[in-house]
Amino acid sequence: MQQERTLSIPGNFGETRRLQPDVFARDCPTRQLLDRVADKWSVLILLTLGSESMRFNGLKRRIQGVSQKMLSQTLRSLERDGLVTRRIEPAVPVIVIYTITPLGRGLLGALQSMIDWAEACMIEVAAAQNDYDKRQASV
Amino acid sequence: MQQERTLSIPGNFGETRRLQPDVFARDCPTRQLLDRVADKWSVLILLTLGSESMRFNGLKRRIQGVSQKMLSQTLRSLERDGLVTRRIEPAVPVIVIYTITPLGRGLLGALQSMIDWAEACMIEVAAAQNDYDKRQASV
DNA sequence: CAGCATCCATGACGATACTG
DNA sequence: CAGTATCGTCATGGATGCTG
Repeated sequence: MQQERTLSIPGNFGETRRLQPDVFARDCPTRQLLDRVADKWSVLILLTLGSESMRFNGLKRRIQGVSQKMLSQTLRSLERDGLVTRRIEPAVPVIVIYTITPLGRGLLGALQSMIDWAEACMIEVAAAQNDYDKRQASV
Repeated sequence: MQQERTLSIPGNFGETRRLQPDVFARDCPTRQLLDRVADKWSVLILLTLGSESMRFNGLKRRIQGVSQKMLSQTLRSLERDGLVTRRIEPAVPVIVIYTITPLGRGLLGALQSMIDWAEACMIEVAAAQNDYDKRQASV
């Protein structure tokens, strides 16, 4: 069964408006969603959890350079958006395991493509930057 | 001919190190690249230019809510990275046309997938947020 | 181990005004 | 039209110290 891609939103007078999702529209919820998902730490976290569930410090080790503040902050956002679940195992000390949800898994392909592109093109991009900077310097 | 995906970087003693690109490494250039590309305005600009070249104010109209500051700033970054070109046609007033490069075009698939996912899943995500907020309120 | 609370600096970003 | 320049605000994000 194909789900209709519209969103019901209560209007000013209680009626429901049917909204076509459009990320180019200023107030479309997809805009906020894009802002969340198009984020360095979100991308790296989701990709990591895509290959295996992991504990907090595991993620911290894997994603080099992330502070625990950004890590816990981003994890909470992802949990709130339903892309990641947080499971607590009663132990001393406590064990917390983060797992990607099926919803989050649906995003994985796109994210991996982005990374693949970045890893494949970084040399060309670096060259382009060099060119650009040289041209600017000569002006 | 398959290009090797390594990057030559001058080391401390003048030798060249062969680096495997790894976005999880703190200092890999792909990390900066990811930060650029995983950006709301970059995504929207590239997608727009993916379907047609466009002038500054055309972009501004299409991408609702972008300020001219962020637009020109992001365009300059994208130009520097070699993902977009800027062509000036001598006229009065001047005409400036932005076009996506083949390099940038290679990223389009991934970005479109991201948007498709966002538009498809925004309802589920909104529901998840609701759930989460309710659970938080009851604690 | 898995965080939260706090402080603080830098930078992101929008609004506004101005230019060729 | 296609921007640049400047200002003020708010958020981002690292560093540090503390908790159960």
